[in-house]
Amino acid sequence: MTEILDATDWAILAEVQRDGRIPLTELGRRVNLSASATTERVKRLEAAGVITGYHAAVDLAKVGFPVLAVVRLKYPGSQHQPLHRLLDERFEILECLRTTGDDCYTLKVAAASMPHLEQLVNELARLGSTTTNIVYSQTLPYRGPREPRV
Amino acid sequence: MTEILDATDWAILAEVQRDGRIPLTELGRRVNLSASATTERVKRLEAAGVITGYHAAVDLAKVGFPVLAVVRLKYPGSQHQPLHRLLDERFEILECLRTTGDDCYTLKVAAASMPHLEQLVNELARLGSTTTNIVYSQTLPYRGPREPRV
DNA sequence: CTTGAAAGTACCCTTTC
DNA sequence: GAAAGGGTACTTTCAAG
Repeated sequence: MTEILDATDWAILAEVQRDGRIPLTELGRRVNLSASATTERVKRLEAAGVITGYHAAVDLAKVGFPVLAVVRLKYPGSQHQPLHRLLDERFEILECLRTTGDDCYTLKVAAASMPHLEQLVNELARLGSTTTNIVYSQTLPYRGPREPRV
Repeated sequence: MTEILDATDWAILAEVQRDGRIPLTELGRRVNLSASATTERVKRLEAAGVITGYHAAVDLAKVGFPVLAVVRLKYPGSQHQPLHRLLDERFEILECLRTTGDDCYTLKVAAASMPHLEQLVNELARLGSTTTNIVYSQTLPYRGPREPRV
């Protein structure tokens, strides 16, 4: 399951997580490799499923979703279909983690306004009991895994 | 604060969120625009801060962090420096949201093992009382904001 | 892993509607 | 103001060593 990564692989991962559009030539320069060797490594990481994709990050407030909330959902029984249907329909739900504990699901929800959030929470509340916390601020910039200190 | 986006802008955002490395020529084809017009739009979205960056997504388990947890931190008083120091040091903390409610912070933490997670939670517990939930699974693929139905 | 050549892509500038 | 077309530099890709 776990891939074996050397220091160069980790350096590549750090760079592409920081800038997903970095040219392979520039990436090679930064990790002290030729362009083609860099390409081969990146392709290997992609093929192995270490790199699962490249995504643009979008400012939620700037595109009309200034309200971000964490909603925890306590889900009675094991009827997961209604939730999955909701996830397919409501793209305001950005993330859904199934967790241990009383609250089976932790969701991250983006809304255009408080009434909009209220409506979303209402829909979720049909499935189970919800706990909602509005997000003041995201205190970290985008961040992914790093090489552990060995 | 909010930018005015037309349907083409939203189509561009959808594509670059799905594939952050899509060539501008191919992107133009998909949104029915010439390469240069596409470039101009993308540049505008970047300059306006709508697109905040491009990032590779990395499979946590594949790089040695098979344990993901949501830790909620109840933080007494307003001493935020100790937490920020911890965020600077511990890159296992992938995300940190400051929220309303009893638990001031909601963190997403990646760990190499349960003992590793325990150690991380111990460090957090020095700052305040913590509630930890292990993540079974991420039930959604990567997802960003979409054009609202008008 | 490196080098070197060919194809494709991005960028800048001018023209057009 | 926004989009299309053309020329140049850069990047990607694939061959061979």
